[in-house]
Amino acid sequence: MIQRPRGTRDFGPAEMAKRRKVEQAMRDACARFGFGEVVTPTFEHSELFTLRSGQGIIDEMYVFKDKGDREMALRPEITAAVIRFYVNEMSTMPKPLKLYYLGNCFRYENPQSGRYREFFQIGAELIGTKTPETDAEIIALAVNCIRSAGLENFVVRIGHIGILKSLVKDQIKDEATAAEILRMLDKEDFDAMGDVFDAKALPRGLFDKIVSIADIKGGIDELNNLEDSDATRHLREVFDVLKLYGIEECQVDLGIVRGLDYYSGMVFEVDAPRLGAEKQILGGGSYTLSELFGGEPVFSTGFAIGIDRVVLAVEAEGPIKTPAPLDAYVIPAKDDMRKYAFGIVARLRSQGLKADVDIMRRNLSKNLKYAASVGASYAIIVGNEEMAKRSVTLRDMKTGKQQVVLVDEVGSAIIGSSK
RNA sequence: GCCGGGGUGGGGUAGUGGUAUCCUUGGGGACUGUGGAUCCCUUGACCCGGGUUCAAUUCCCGGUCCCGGCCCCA
Repeated sequence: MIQRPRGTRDFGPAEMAKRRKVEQAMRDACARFGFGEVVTPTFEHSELFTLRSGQGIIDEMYVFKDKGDREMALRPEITAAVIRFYVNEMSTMPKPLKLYYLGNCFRYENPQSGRYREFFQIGAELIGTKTPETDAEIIALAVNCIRSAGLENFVVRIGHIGILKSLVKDQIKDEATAAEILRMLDKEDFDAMGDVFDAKALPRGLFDKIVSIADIKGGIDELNNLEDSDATRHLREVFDVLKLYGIEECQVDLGIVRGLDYYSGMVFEVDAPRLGAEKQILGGGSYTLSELFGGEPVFSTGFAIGIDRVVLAVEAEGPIKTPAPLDAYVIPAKDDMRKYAFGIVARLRSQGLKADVDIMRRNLSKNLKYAASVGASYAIIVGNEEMAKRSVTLRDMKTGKQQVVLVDEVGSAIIGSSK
């Protein structure tokens, strides 16, 4: 027997119904915000991703040589591809350009709860603008996606990378040390950071200042403890617009750093506290990536949501309700009724109902059992007595109640009952 | 890459140094229109490799996969 590769999953019909419901809710949210869908290749030149994220990620990607000896990689994320697409073919489109995507991504990591080697992301990129309104729009969309997906318990943390980044870069001249300190900040590893300060004989006062800024978490008023700067003014405006959008559950968290260089402004993350170790369901921020891929510098803001984790988090709050897989299952009461059954199921299908019919020539009892076990809402029993009056028996599989209905009216009777 | 816990039919289980229990599910039949019942028949399993042994599903080692955690997290 051939096993499924480590860290991958098969999704059956019941699970896909739930996943599609969550996905569709988030797609609809993107459409409501005026974002258009794009699809990019599942694999790209691996350079696209190393340009974005550094050589180090090679170890965590599925990289391979194709038959033309080109080095390719299964995409570990989709933002880079969208920006490549933009630089290649969409750079003259009207701004702001609003794009969203949904697709599978691959990372060679050790699987654990909420972490797989093949996983699914939905994300959005808002290209060509850097106003606070832009950041607010992206955050509003992110929150809308998550709410639409049905998640109630989540925490939105918004920061501004410029505050700490400019402080660290201004005060620490050695670039490597500065980068190391930013990385430790992101992990909130202040002990290790203190060691670096001691080792490099950096001023203790700077350490205390960094720690106190990184520690700023809470309402927007927390910014009052800082001296005014472009970054704080920007954040305040973002929060103002979010409030106008009716989004008030966001917190300030200046400890978010998100290591990479091209993140320059607003950054944000969303956690679902119920998930435990892998609780971050979204990450995003504003960046200037286009230059990296040979385009003009363009400001962008975007985010990516981990769909698998959203599904896990929503289910942790309660079962995801999906419609019955089948509206009606048509059962001939006796063999000589079979020929009528197909015409009836065809009519139901043409009316847009999910309808099925016995094709295994089973008896009534077994067919009822089948209808129940596949989750049909109704069984339609086609028998001699009813057909003599151009009727069938409509059995509600949930209650067991039956009524005789004219063939011409079965479809509308079912449609009416589901309203 | 590392750590902990696991792998017996499709699912859930019992058990054992001499190849396996029960439930459920799947398929078929009886019951000749409601028995989503009941009865009968039937398909189907000890993760893989090596070692110890007369004999390994059982004991040992390695691998693999699953669950969770660390590292990492674009």
